[in-house]
Amino acid sequence: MGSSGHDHMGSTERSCLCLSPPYDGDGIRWAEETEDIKPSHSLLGVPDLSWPLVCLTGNGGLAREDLSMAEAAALPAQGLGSPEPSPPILSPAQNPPIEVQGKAEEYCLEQVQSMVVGEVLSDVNKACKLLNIAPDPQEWNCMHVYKWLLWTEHLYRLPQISTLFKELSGRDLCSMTEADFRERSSQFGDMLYAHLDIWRSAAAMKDQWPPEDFKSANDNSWCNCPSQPIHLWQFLRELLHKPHNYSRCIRWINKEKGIFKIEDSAHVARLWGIRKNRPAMNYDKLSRSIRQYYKKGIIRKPDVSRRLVYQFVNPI
DNA sequence: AATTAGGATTACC
DNA sequence: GGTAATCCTAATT
Repeated sequence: MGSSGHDHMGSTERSCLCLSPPYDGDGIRWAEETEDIKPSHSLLGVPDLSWPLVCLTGNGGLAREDLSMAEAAALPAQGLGSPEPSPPILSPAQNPPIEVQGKAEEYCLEQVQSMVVGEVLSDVNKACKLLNIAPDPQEWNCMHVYKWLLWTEHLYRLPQISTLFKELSGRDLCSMTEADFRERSSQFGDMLYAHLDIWRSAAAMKDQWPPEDFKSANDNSWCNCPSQPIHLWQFLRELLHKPHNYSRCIRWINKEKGIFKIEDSAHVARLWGIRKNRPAMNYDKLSRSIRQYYKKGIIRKPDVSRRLVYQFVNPI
């Protein structure tokens, strides 16, 4: 029948939702760093630790936005108080076609969050080694707290704030409210509190980071660009490795055997379309691609075939 | 209705 | 030439 005009949606020129390479070079800077923050001292005779996130904007004005940004990014995986963290997830609901843009942004946001969290954790880690203190503030004694305060002073180029928090253990520090902090330093208490918050979040997340898919070979999750074009099976693995974000649309049935179920086919297809910059992607087409894997021995239907359930032939 | 299966064609690296 | 994207028909759930 009339299959004349293949929709061709100008596909040669695909826009790239790319954040460009992660960090080295010039990645993302939320806080526009002024010239150069060269430690004048001392406590840490170490050349340059870069704290790209938690930097101040110049002129002594504290970039509170930056803090809350880092904080927000550090929190979702394991908020402080929240026992059941509800992920900032895409609603598994319907799929209005024009929504793709927004989904792309959300998807991007998730990538950015991962990156930010990774960066924050890495920075906290460096500082721990540098100061020889535990990552978890709860474990600090007074000397540790003091070191941390000096470090934070240095970091944010604060005036002698450490004197205002003398003789406190880590436990004391953690039991203090933001108001308590402000009481000690009306000017910087809130940001110190926020910074401590980041550390606590980082400590809480430490054991579950990095997720397996973070540094693995197939990971080009920082960038939607088809640098090395990602394969569908890799993409599915990627989603499966982030249950926190995607278990509502795809999840393991039996991880050991590599059996997984697509819970929301439209949603997964949309994500795939976003990744590949194919706005017209749908489950019909995605599943066709999965079926191509049958012959190649990458994915198959499990022994007892069920709707929307597939199995990696080589589970890892 | 949605999913499954697989052939055919086209597009893109 | 390999991997998807697209399109399609037919069967199954």
